[in-house]
Amino acid sequence: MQAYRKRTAYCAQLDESYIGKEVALNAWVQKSRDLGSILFVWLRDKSGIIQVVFDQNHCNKETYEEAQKLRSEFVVGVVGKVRKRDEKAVNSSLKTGTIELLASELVIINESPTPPIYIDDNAEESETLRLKYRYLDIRKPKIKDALIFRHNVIKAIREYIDNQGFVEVETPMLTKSTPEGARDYLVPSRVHPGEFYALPQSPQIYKQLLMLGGMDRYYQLARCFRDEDGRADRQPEFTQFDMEMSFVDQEDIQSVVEGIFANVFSKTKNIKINLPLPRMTWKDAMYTYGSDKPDTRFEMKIQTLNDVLSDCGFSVFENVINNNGIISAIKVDGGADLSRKHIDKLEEQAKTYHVKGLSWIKIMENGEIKSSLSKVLSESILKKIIQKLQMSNGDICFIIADKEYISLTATGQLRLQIAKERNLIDKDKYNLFWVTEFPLFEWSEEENRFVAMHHPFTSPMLEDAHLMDTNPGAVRANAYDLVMNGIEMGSGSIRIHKSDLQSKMFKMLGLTEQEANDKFGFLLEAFKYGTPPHGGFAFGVDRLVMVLLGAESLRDVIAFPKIQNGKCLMINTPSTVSNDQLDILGLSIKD
RNA sequence: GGCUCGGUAGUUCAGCUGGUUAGAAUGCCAGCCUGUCACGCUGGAGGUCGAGGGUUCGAUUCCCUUCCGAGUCGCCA
Repeated sequence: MQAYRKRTAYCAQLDESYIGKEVALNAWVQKSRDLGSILFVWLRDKSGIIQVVFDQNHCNKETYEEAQKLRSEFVVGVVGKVRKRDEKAVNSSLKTGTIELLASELVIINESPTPPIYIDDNAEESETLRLKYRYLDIRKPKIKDALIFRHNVIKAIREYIDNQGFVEVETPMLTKSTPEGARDYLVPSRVHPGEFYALPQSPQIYKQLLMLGGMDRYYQLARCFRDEDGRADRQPEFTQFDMEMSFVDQEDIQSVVEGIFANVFSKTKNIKINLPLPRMTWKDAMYTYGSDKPDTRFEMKIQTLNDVLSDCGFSVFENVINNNGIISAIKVDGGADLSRKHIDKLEEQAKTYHVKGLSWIKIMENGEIKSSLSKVLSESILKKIIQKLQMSNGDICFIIADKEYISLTATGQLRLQIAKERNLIDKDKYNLFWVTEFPLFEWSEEENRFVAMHHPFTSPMLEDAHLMDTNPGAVRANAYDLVMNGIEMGSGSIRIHKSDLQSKMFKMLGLTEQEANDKFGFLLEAFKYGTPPHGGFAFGVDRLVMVLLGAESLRDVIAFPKIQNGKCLMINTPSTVSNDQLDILGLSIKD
């Protein structure tokens, strides 16, 4: 291969100030247009695109013939002079559209077969194909720009936190499997056959031990792993910004986190965030929005109808009320135009959230009332509902009656679905706020016991501590989530720092003393040696980048993402290993 | 694990109640073309209709099984 001249400029770095200057480009062929005796080639690199002209009058015959061989995605070295385009030949869709490069030298550094995907943001290949050829997908400006944006987000995070006296400490990737929480990825030990490490779900325990170690303020951009099924916003491995502080209360931690987010918004979006961020209690979030991560970019708030329907005569509703359930409702302005078929579809969706049915009341434009409940509720009751919800002509309301959080959650999901369908969400808004006062425990029907809503190291709120034995479900935790646009960005808590309280916590979660000692003995012992009060926070970097870019999926902001079932289509993993490898580990595969 | 949707040229898709040689656009290849920029014109190649089985004279189409992917519920301290 002929030697190519090393780059002296990036393609889209060229502008009119380069006119008359000779430059060398190293880039990919985006597209070539052969007009017979003149040849236009678009070259693309990380910076963007420039048009290169091969003209027989300005380069030798060999160079021209070489240029005729160019195809999409060939890698080339081109030398030429920048010149201004004719007025008539300006391409306003290109950043470099007023200039072009008149080529004098060309070296084809590497060829390429016709690529399976087009390097074009507007191409619509299946995601399967894009992920199989991710290295080509990354050549698309949109993906490449997302990775650069991500880098800038991380830079803004570090810039802020490094100025607050925090020290970044790396914690182990090979760690210990623990009960509770997500399934672990396990790593077999060669030296200890039959024993396993686990990849960390989070550096939780290590960061608490760093506080015991007196590090006072720690942070880490931590890779975390959870062996669960994927979603658009859930990858099996992800990056978390993780921090912990000693001798602090909730507000101290929240103010550091707020500072980080303000800096990220300012540096990457040029948006000023007003601090402190708003607070909403968990209970308000559930009762107003039917979610612990409410999307507050639109209203359509939930209202309860228990008062109006307490003696309504309809046994289904009365039973729900008598069993401490909730009848929740939302009003959709102008929604009376929803078809029966459409409402049936919404009901089907609501049922996936375990409610038994979806009722509705419409007021037609002429004032006529139509309702799925007209056979079971009197007109005066219907009117009471209409009055409570402040419905006008042309509106519809939906009503769901069920157990407290089932009813609220399903209504909250319905609220989101309708907002999406009716385009009620302002995509330019960033609503960032804290959800506080989470319950410490959550009752698990499946396991017939309380489980930790956050994690088992979360401290109860002082004023609720006395309820730990008598009414655990009512104990609120010293925990807080940061929510943006209906997505949980991160969560944190003040931790338990007393050995006896931590033991009690394990016991309440159903761990025997033996199990607690096996799994967390080191921690319980550690807590005896002068543990400082401490707390912290962690947020998903991938999710933050996704929301800031308005991306639909984490796959758009991670360089090499995995698919729903944890596979990587590009390198084709997970994959089998040889029997020799298994033997060394003392493992065998069951048929 | 459940539910819903999808799999047809390199790519994105069409293909009705089953019926000649499975189409379109784009891409690709060849030729022509000195200002293109979605270049144009002429011609051409390109398909195990995801896989297996069944029904049928005949299946891309109907049925069953299975594989692959997406969304979602479960799960995700």
